[in-house]
Amino acid sequence: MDEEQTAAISSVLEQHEENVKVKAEDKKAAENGSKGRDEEGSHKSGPTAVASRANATSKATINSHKVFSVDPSLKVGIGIVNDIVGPRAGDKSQAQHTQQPPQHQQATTVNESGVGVAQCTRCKKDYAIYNGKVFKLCPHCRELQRLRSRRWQEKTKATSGSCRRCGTAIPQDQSKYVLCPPCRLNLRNTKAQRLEKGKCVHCSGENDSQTFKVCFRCRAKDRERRRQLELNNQCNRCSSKLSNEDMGRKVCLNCRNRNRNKKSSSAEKTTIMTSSQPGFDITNTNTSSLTHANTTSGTADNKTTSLHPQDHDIPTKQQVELVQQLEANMFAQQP
DNA sequence: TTCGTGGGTAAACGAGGGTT
DNA sequence: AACCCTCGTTTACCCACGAA
Repeated sequence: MDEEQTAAISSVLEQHEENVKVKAEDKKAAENGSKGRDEEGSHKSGPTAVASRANATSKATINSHKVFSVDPSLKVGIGIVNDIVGPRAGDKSQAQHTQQPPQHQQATTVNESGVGVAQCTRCKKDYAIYNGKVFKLCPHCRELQRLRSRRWQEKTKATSGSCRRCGTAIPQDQSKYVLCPPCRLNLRNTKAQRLEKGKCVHCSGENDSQTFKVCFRCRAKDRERRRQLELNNQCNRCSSKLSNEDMGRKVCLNCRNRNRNKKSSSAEKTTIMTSSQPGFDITNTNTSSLTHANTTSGTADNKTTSLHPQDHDIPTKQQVELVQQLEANMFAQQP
């Protein structure tokens, strides 16, 4: 840290301390006013408490929601998914989002040049901000958190057949994915929601384009990625090394052939698709009615958030049947 | 063949609540 | 107080597809 930064930090530190004082006073006032959610949840019977102890004794008492089977080694007791039958038990996320104090209420002071001080929400210590990016945790706590996340994710990864996000068992017929169908669906929905909000479906930032769903920056990045592949003599599709016969081309023989095969079989595919029954193959099925945990579109109009054109044609009653069918077919894995 | 797009994945962030 | 476990969410990147 150079002297300039030190000076800048010390100047904002004073301001920051004032902010902390004000915040503390506000908090006091709020506590006096109403004893809010802390008291509400103090008996630890809320959904959060249920989830955190899911692997303990109370696992049977999770309402009447569908419970996924979860690999015991992961000790993830609950895999209830909002998209199918309601909110995930212990789904804190929605609460988090509604209860989280807005960013500006955090005891944070940052000047125009992006230098400042903030208070770590975990260890409560003040930490320096250098580049304007404000985190809730100090670097130390973030590092610890990162390591924990890594451990957790590696553990999930090591457990074959379990979803890498939620730990629930992945149905046999979905074994080519590392995420369970609801989690994948959830991600699709996230993107659909971004689209709805006029945001870039890739980075969720502001979409500066009226024409495209992806912002200029993301498109430029993708262009650059392909350009780099070309410069490295790699196929700009599969990124494999271009052979001598492929020299001068951007796409390898394999990918070119695949393209040809696709075209020749496309007609056949269309017939299969139209004759297939909905509900049995989740990859080709309307699953937009099944939004994953904490997916706000679960309550919103799913038709508007769906990215799949065929999703629009399935009526509500059929959606309900679909859900039941999926539940029965895909997730009934309890021994 | 190009390039926008949909969708999958890894890594990181953040929070609640438990344990040491 | 410090650290850990767990899990939902966000961000960034990559790959494959398909329209033009």
